[in-house]
Amino acid sequence: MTRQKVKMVYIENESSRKSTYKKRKSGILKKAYELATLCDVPIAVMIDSPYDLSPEMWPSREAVEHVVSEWNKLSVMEKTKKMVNQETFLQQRIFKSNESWKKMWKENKELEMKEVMFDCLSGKTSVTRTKKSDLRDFNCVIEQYLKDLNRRVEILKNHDSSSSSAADVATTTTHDINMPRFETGSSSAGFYDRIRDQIENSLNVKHNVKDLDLNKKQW
Amino acid sequence: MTRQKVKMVYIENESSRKSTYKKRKSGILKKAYELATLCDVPIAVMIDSPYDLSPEMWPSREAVEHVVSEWNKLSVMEKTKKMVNQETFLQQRIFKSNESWKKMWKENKELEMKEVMFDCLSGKTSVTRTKKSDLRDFNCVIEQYLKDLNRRVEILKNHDSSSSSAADVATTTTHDINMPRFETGSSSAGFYDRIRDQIENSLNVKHNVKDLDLNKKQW
DNA sequence: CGGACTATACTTAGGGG
DNA sequence: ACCCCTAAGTATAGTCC
Repeated sequence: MTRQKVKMVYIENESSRKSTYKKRKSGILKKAYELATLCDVPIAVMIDSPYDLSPEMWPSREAVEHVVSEWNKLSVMEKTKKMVNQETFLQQRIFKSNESWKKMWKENKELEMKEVMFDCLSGKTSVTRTKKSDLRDFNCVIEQYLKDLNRRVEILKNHDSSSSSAADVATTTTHDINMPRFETGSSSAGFYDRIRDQIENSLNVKHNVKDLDLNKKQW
Repeated sequence: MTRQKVKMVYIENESSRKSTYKKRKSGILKKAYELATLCDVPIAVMIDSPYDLSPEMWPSREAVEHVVSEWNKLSVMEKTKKMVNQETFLQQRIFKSNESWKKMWKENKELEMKEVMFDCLSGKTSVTRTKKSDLRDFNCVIEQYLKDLNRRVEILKNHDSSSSSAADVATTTTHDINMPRFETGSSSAGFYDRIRDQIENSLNVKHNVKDLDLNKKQW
């Protein structure tokens, strides 16, 4: 009857192992949430469990990847600093390579986002059917865009230009993320087509990683 | 006197926040260790704390990155499967881009490894001064290389070639990871030079990411 | 198998040195 | 600041349904 202290060894019994896994997983995630809340610290937990269908990521895929990429950047910087002359070129190569895949990742992210947005616009999917974690990013981008848009409206207002309709602003914004203005429900005639064109254009962005332009080095 | 139930809100008081952080961080890491031990589940925890000098990674940088990359792979696969015709090209673009940075990452890993090995050989650093986590990778590569080498020795033995010394085998192996055979202590005359050449050659490997060869698509 | 329960083990807030 | 202590609060092993 008395619960005994569990030994820290692999639990052979399958069912009790799974039960323990479930209980403790939720325990850890709760603790992680608490630490994050109490101390406002970015924390990420990944559990690549064979018991769940997909690996558990907390608080979200994006957060986890963000932390990893930040860490990576730091690591590379540290290494770069420690370098001595003879090793510089090799480290730089690694650094540049890292930089380029980081850029590539960012571009992917944008493409994914645009796809979701396009789906929402075309009615293929609905915002309510979008994953919560994606929505967060989505929202973030929208807000960034709107801020940009408002800034531009301000500028045009000051110039007192007569041809500065909201739609024109949207298509001429310097910000590279293009999407509809959700708050204007009336002036959306032909808007769908414009968005489509914008997305099409954005897809022509070059995706090749730049030639790293490194020559063979003398040792 | 009586300890009260803490509210789940940010702790304003700096010192108690830090104290709580330290206690709870160690608590989480312990829990993570226990879950990993009891259930043999790959789990990774990252805490990008402003209180510690560097972000906390558990159990190790490699493990964390491995879990992330595995997850990424899975995610892409799932998405690819779910795709409908109209979206295929975009998804494929993401997929290919993902693939190429994965490849790039692998290449970086190899370059880093070679650098460590070269430093060890040249006496600039010692194996004992290498991080434990790096050593694990290091060892893995060495074993792979030796296995490859032995395979090749077998082949040459069967052909009864008279000029097949161990060194020749080493320089002609088809495996792209080149390093000395650590178990032969005697025949290492001029070996350092050979390794140097090999490393130099290996550095000429093309590192540009292939053109993804995607054309603008009709919607 | 998956919840719900509960006694016990563990964690940790708060306080003192 | 740090470590240590202890009681209060929490997690969870074992059990039942």
